[in-house]
Amino acid sequence: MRYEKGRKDVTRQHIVAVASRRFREDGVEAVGIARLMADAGLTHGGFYSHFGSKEDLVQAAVTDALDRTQENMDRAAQEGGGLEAIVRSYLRASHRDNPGQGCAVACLAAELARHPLATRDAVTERLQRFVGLIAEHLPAADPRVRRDGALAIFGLMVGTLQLARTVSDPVLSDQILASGVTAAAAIAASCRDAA
Amino acid sequence: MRYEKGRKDVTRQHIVAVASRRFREDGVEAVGIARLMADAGLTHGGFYSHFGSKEDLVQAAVTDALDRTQENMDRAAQEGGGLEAIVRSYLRASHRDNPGQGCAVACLAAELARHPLATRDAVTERLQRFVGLIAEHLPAADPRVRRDGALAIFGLMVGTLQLARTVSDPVLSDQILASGVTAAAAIAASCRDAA
DNA sequence: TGTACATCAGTGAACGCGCGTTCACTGATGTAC
DNA sequence: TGTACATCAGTGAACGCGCGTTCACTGATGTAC
Repeated sequence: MRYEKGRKDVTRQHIVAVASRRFREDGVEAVGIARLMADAGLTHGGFYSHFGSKEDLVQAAVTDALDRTQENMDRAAQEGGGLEAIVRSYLRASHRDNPGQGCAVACLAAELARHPLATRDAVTERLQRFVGLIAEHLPAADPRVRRDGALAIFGLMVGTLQLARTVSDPVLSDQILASGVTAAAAIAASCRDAA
Repeated sequence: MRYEKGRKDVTRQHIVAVASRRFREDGVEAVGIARLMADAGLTHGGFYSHFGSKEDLVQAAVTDALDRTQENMDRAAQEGGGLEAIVRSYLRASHRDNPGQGCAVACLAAELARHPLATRDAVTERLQRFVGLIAEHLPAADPRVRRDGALAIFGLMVGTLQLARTVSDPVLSDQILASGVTAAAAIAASCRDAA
């Protein structure tokens, strides 16, 4: 069956979207091509007319996920509330409970650290943007102070979200999220003092 | 060949030690039983006379790794330097570059979040001990303030170590580690102020 | 306008391989006589 | 002290299965005549 022009791009985007969710939910390694294509309503044979390898898809899916996460951060920041809004929207129970729609760094950082350089380069580039966005909302004149604060705050966000997901006690999990919000504010305040 | 008494326990401990390293280096999912047993100098057939399943080994190996990490933290704290020594020894380049000997939470948190409750319970218990140890070194009278600060500091440690491992730029990686040390001190200071 | 054909996105069988797990077996050594 | 046997940690072949990847094929539709 010959399809209308542009159809292939639509299919490709659909595969990326499905992969992006499944990778975040179950980890890259746990998601197989055949099952993934079935989830996308396709058969696995066509996969290699869209992507050169599974790693190509990983890169596309992770990049896509990170770009969407950045949009969410931007939105949170622009709707007012500045840094606190960014941190609160990241360290929300709904983000913890829905990894498939959330930040790919929190879901996949440790796994991606073992992936090829090209994939890690793409992640690094997006991470730099996250950090730049956070740095904009820090109260320090010196851009290096802001940048250091932003690196730490993003590390704090990623780490506390992961701990909140790992821990088996739901009360403790909520406490972890809350502690991250408070601590991010403390780091931000220390940037002001360093100025 | 009948072996001397206690030999089986020695073998079991050896398998746990090898698994503990390999899981942290490559992730639980990426490590197969056959290859693992070969690494331990054995054949895969004997595995199930030591463990009921791969998950049993995961639990034993992760627990073992976390207990050793706690010993390292205790040592760092007791050799003087308090909180800063704990954080500095965690956010060291050598820790970043040798995940196989390092903190299993930083290597495996996201993956363990998808494991059965029994495994997550064991991780949660150890995490509570880490947090307790950090809390001891925070300058606040209120134990709840110390605990919240310790949760955030541990989240910060885990998150920044992971980011430092994921990022493809070594200069940025070093900056991330350094930012974590500074930020941990800021969180600690904010605990004092909250008192 | 109607027909023949080229296109190519998607299909599904097949490849070698490693996975977790099972199980009948081996054979060195401790124990019983 | 010397011999026969029971023990059991470790062996290695085999199980069904899903992995990533390849490839000859299908068949609906856009295009050429």
